Amino acid sequence: MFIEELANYVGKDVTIHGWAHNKRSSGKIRFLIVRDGTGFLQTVFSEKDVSSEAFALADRLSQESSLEVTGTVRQDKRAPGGYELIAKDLKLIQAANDYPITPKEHGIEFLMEHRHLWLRSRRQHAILRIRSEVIKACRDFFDDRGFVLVDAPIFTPAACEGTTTLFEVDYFGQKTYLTQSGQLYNEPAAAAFGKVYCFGPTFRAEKSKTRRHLTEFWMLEPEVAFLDLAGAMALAEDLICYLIDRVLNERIEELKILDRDITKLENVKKPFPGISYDEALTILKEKGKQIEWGDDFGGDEETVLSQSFDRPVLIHHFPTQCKAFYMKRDPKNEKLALGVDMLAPEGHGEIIGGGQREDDLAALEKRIEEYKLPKQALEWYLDLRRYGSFIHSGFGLGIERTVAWICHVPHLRETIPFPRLLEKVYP
RNA sequence: UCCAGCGUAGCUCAAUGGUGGAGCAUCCGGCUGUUAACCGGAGGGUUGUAGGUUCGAGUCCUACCGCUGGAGCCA
Repeated sequence: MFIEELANYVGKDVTIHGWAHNKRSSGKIRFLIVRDGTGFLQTVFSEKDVSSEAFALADRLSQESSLEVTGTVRQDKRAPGGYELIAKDLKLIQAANDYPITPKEHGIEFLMEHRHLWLRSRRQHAILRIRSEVIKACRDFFDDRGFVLVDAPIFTPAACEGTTTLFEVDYFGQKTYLTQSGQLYNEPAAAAFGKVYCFGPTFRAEKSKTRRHLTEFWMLEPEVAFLDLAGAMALAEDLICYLIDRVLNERIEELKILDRDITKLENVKKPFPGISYDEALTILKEKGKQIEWGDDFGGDEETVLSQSFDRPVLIHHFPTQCKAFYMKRDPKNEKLALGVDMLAPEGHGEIIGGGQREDDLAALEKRIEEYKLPKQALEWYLDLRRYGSFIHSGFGLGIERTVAWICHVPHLRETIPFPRLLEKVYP
């Protein structure tokens, strides 16, 4: 029996297993707030209804002690949540001594050291339930559209994305790296199945010490055969609308706990504004940003751009030097890559990066040379351009950044159960 | 790696270079509907570490360690 089901049991006797969240007492009546992971329940102890042992225990129970409580469910306006339990019996399972996270405020350093316990708090609970819902919605979106889940490996043989820092792993004496992206493996999967996606953790050994970077984060990456850049942008737009719709329908309570301005999410409707890199530069210059053609956007520029629109904005046709070697060039302008980024509004920045892939063997070989990449390690990838090459596009959605935006929490560390940050791998 | 700020009770924070305090948590007591309940009482300190200046350092100086924010970096 879980607290979330209690509305169906008014007038009935139930037993709940959970943890002591808080207590209040007033002489002959005591209130114990019980938490069981599905909700919070006010249990009411009157001296006349319970044994003296249970009555004393209700007063003595320390925060987060595990317990079993039995009683009658009652609807009562005075109870938080509208329902309470008139207790008949209380059993202690294990007494918690000096639980570190008290009902008052704590600093971020202390909370991060106690992340394993911090997960029990209301706010973390709300964020991680939304994360769970977002991931489920991602899976549903693609499954319902006939995509096949084809997972990419975590160990990868070579640095496939140039200068980016990778985590090196000793693989029985051979150097391997933790994956930065399932992208390259998605392409053969798309050739095999037409519409595919992968979803898993990715790793970046960047020494980035900012609120929008994790060294380990989860990425959802669809890849579609015979889809061009415009098609990938439309797919990304549909996906985001679907995710927002799902969270608004299924996780409204959690959004309220987080004090999220719901109207900001309700704005997220098609069509999203789409601007070229050149148009983005114009906006940035109007807002006083000094940026040269060919520069990639930093955190500052992303913030300015994302605050210029009331819904996510798609930015496309980037200078080639901003994008990876496998991005297809614009046939009308060799200096541009057919890439697209989606920036979330309210200053949350990039949540999607993707585009159309280079499908011409000679062009790709030339690019590999220019980027000074190990060609031999990429021969398998080049095979896709030798055996029935095809136009194809895809993108990667960062789960944590998406959850941060939906919840409007400033730092990614709260959007993943156990964040891995620069020099922070405990607990 | 660089820049800035901060390290004081279990936690969050005070304390003009002159006897280190409060709230919460803990323990004891009170209160018959509490809403981060409230009221009374008690215990709790090598002020991050090591040096230095000074009659006197939590406070000023130096180094180191740790944390936080930012920059660079970054599909």
